[in-house]
Amino acid sequence: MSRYSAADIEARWQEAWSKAGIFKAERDESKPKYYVLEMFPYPSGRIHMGHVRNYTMGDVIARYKLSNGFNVLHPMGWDAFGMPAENAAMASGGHPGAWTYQNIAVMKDQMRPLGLSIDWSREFATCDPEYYGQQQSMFIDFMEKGLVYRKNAIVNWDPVDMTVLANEQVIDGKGWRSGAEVERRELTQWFFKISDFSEELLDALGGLENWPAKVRLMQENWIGKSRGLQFAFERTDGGEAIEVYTTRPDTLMGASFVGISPDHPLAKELEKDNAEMAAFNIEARKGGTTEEAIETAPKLGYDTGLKVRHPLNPDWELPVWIANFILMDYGTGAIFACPAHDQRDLDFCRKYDLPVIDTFFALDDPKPVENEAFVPPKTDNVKWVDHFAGLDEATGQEAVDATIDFAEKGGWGEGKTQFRLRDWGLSRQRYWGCPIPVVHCADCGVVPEKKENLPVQLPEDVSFDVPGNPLDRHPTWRECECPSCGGAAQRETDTMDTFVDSSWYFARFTAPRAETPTNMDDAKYWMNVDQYIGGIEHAILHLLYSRFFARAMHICGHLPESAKEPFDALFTQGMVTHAIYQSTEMTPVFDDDGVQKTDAEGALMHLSQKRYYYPEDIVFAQQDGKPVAILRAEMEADNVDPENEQHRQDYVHVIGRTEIEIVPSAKMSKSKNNVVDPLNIISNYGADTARWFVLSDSPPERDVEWTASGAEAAHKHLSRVYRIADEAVNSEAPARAGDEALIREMHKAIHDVTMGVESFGFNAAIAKLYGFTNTIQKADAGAEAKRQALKVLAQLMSPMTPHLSEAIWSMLGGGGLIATAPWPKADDSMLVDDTVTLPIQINGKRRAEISVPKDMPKDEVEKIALATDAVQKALDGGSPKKVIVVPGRIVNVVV
RNA sequence: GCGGGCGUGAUGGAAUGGUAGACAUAUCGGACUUAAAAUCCGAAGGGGGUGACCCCGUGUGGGUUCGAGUCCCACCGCCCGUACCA
Repeated sequence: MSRYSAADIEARWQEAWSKAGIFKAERDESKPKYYVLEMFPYPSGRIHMGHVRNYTMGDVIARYKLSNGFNVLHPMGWDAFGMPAENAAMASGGHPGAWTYQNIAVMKDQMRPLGLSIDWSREFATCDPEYYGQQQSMFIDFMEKGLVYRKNAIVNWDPVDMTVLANEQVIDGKGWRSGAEVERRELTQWFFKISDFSEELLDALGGLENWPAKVRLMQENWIGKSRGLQFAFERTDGGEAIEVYTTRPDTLMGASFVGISPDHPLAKELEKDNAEMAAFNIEARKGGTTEEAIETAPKLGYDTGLKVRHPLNPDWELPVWIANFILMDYGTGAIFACPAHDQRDLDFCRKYDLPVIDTFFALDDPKPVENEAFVPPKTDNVKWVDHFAGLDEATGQEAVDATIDFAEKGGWGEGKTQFRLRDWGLSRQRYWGCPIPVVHCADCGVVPEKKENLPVQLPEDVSFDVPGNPLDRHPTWRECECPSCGGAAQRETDTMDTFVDSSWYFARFTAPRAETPTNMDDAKYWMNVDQYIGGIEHAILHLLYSRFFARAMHICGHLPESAKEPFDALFTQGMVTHAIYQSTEMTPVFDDDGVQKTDAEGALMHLSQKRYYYPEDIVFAQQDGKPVAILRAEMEADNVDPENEQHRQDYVHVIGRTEIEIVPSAKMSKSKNNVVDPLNIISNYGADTARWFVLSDSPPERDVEWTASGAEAAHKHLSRVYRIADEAVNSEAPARAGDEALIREMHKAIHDVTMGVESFGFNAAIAKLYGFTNTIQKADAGAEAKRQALKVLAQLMSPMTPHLSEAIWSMLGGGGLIATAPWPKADDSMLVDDTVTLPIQINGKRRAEISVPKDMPKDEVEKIALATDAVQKALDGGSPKKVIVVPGRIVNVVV
């Protein structure tokens, strides 16, 4: 007899795996390969339960495939460049590199005890010069193939700190440190020509059958292919006509005004001679650059005084307005507004008292437009009548297409396919990133660095005491020789977007030490990633950029044609959340003389501030059937025992001092004190418990709420499995009648769990494993049958709880490692029972059930069903209107 | 604002359009124990009835279907993304 000791078991088997070297991936053309990859972590400092969940899922797949005879590649690395390292350097004076590598060391130590089947020999960090040097080499290849160019683009500019801000650093339109209102400013930046691939990236989505449909749909909408009309409005003053693009040319007769972006060349031209307009444009350019900020900002407009002629009626003049919601990046940066059929246009017209022309759609009950635009619902068949394009009747896209045709025939417009997808701006005005390997020469212009001079390495001696890019103010780093003419020149000081680093790391894992970005033989063998796993938050940018990069790498000879879509299957997992315990404190606000301030109404002023409490500082009681949280320290101060339930219960009613609000299911965040450290769980219960729990409680694509009781329960269950196995080892119970039933259940478990693992139904698979464990425990079966069932149980559990499974396998005399033992196969003939129970419905409501042989013909089933008391009673002597028999499923009698 | 997703007992959740609530947690009852822990057995969506049973029930309101948690439409709430967070 022995007890389940996770610590001993886990140490022992991790060593056994390490000795056997079973996770080291070597190219072996004789075996089928399987490449499983979890999105690599940013080394933020410590791992959290979200990491544990992500890597456990990947590990389940990796171990399952290993058991199925695949040559598995399961690597791990670090997405190591990024802003947090610079922020840490700013806050505490260290170097971003030192901070980053320190975090990597800590996090690796934290990951080791989880027993993941990772090939650590392939590890790298994207901030290793060996990695980013290869990235620079590829950047130069991309330049040669015309996949990179420079143009002006808009950034967030903090006018006080005189620095570029990331979107994250703009809070309510203000700089996060200076508090100054952020402006939009133009800067020359580097771009990848991802837009050249718009059509291809869109079309290829159809082939990604093993991607979630929602991700494909999101990418489709993001790429945003539309067919619309481009045409010009002639200006009455004879100036350059204004080109507009519209996806709704059919609404042209409802046009109210022409709008241009504050960044439109015309707006910039006009503001030179008009101080008022210039002031408006400055106001309109304020705020962050995000689409969200622009779209939700209050709509502002300015009448330029210019007029344009309607293309179909030269006597119809429309005013030209500048409007802050028009994006220069989409279409031509100019639109025409049709308030009758667009809510935003209508709101704008009402605000500025612009004309609104009523609906042109054929409605049963046409009404003048008030304050609600008529946007035809998707399903209704709302039609145009007497449309200007000559249509008697047309709906939706028909009307758009007919209008484009009409415009082209009339020679005043042109049908144009437009993509929403913009080129990928990769320049960052920051230090901790991959330097862009180009040189600015007064004579030769912008020249790529020579490949033999790569990597262009970041200087170590930098300071972060003032805002801005330290590379810009470094005394010597910029100075270099022009690779073309050999004269004195200056390095580019912009670094690359960290999305570049993560757009090809999966390819680098196939040959992490190669002297070139990839090695073709390795890439051909290991690519594609067979299963990619990561958060849904990467559904668009990271995945789209990677798809682009794989194509660009193929063009440059770094990946085979077959790897153009690098991820065969994708799974997007949810977050791990935890409740937040908070109280709100009102602190008085004092003036300089120490007197509490009052507001306009004379009330004393307070500042409300949230305080967050650690879970271990909280105990729970029930009040009105709801859980209430009490501070442990307060109870102790009042000499009440927080561990005694009755005391807790009484304490709520008697005192209740600090009111603690429980916010369930919040994203784990350091600042809110609700981060659960996986190491605590591992030291209390072991890695297998942590792994089992993160998989068991929620479907993997959904968020999972971390609860202490859940972890406790998982540990209890694993102890029970161990105990049952331990008891079976020396049992001499003879064969019994229940043996066959147990073996049948075993085959069902094999089938169900295998299906569960294959389809990422880990929580359902675990529910089956609970059920199978219960079955074994209660089975009236002999020792041999039980041992056979337990060995299969251990195998089925082994992807989730690999250490415990090895221990049980070895106790029960399974040879070798369970990790490499072949996965059990279900015998199909054992999966179906001979008789089935069929529910009988009357008018769709369950009223009875019958038990019949599984292959009984339909008409016989019907006869038996009709003979049941419930049906006879419902028929009341009559005959049924209809009887539906679904074999093996259900019988429904309609009376 | 726009794009995508989710919503089921006290709780996490299960359910190829076919018996809603599997499995688990918390709870309650019982066994074992001097006692507790551990372990084992059992109850349990809500309401009604002595009972066989009956009514209601998957965010809200409609619809399709013999049959809807599942499909369609509208609404409400929450989450993700929105191109410089990673």
